[in-house]
Amino acid sequence: MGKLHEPLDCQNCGLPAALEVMGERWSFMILRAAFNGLHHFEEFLGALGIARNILSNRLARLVEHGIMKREALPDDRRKIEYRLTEKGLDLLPAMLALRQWGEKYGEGVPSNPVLCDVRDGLPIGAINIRAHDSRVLGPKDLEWRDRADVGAAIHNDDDAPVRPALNALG
Amino acid sequence: MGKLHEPLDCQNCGLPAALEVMGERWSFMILRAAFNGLHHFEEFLGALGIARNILSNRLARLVEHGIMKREALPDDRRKIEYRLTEKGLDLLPAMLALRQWGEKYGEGVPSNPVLCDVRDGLPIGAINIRAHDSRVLGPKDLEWRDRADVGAAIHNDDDAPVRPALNALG
DNA sequence: CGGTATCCACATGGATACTG
DNA sequence: CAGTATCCATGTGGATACCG
Repeated sequence: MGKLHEPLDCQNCGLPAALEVMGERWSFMILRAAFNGLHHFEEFLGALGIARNILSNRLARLVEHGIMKREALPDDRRKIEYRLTEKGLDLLPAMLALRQWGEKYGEGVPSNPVLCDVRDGLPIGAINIRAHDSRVLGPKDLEWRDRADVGAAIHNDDDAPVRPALNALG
Repeated sequence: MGKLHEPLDCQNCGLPAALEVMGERWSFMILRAAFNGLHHFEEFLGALGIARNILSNRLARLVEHGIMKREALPDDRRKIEYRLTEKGLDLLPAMLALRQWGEKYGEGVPSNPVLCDVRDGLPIGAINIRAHDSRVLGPKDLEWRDRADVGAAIHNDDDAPVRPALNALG
């Protein structure tokens, strides 16, 4: 299995770490298919229209990173099932956020199927940024703060040294 | 500008549409840098350690897709500013969800800076999947349903987000 | 069924030099 | 400062053939 690229700098952000694994379009597509209930090599092959070698490579990669697990079925050893691990399932919010964005700006692509709440059968809401108390936050409600200052703020909330070093959201 | 690949099938899902634009690691990294307040070519160049031609290509791509806009500064025509459009800002939830996932599983990468609520200076909460009434939903609370079966239900959200809501998304 | 093994075209991406 | 223009090594990805 070939190396994809030089590792990104993962020093001070989790995004590069995530992209080390998912930073490639087929990985996302395979994940999406898995979320929709596909489990077998040939199912992915047919559904995605991906080349065999690439699919093989990406599945191995996902398994290697603990996002999917490989299991031989008891009745037929040749039949292999790929299933999402908990680590893989944890990617669902990110996938949905991307999907919703794509749907919003992709000129009316009506995504199907739709993810729903089993309790009432209604579609899930938009993936939003929220405060610790669940208030929905928009760009104007947000600022970047140094981790050190945030720690101080947690210990002493009423007069925290607000020093927004970087602010792109204004 | 070279073509990246054959277009994905965007028929019934917004994810491929999103990946058509963002499905490549450098695009995400550039966006992240933009969210952190970088605006100029050389800033991106230095911060990301990307090759000039690739950066040029990706910036053009992002501008082309309306995610960033290019503006010459009035005082010096040679100075160019890249700024996120609203379409670009709307990618923030997806970026943060990916970042949080990376941080959770990336072996203790303490992301910095931290995105905070301006109102109390505290870090934002985890990006979650929620029902239309804001209840947090886990994997067991979710099911895929055909769009046709869901279509009938138009509900009155008591906790409707302030921002333009994406509704009925899977 | 679930892969490997090849071959080939082309895109990515780094480095460097050059330009307005 | 913000690119463009090359060159070049490697990775991506499709197609096909083959294997246990």
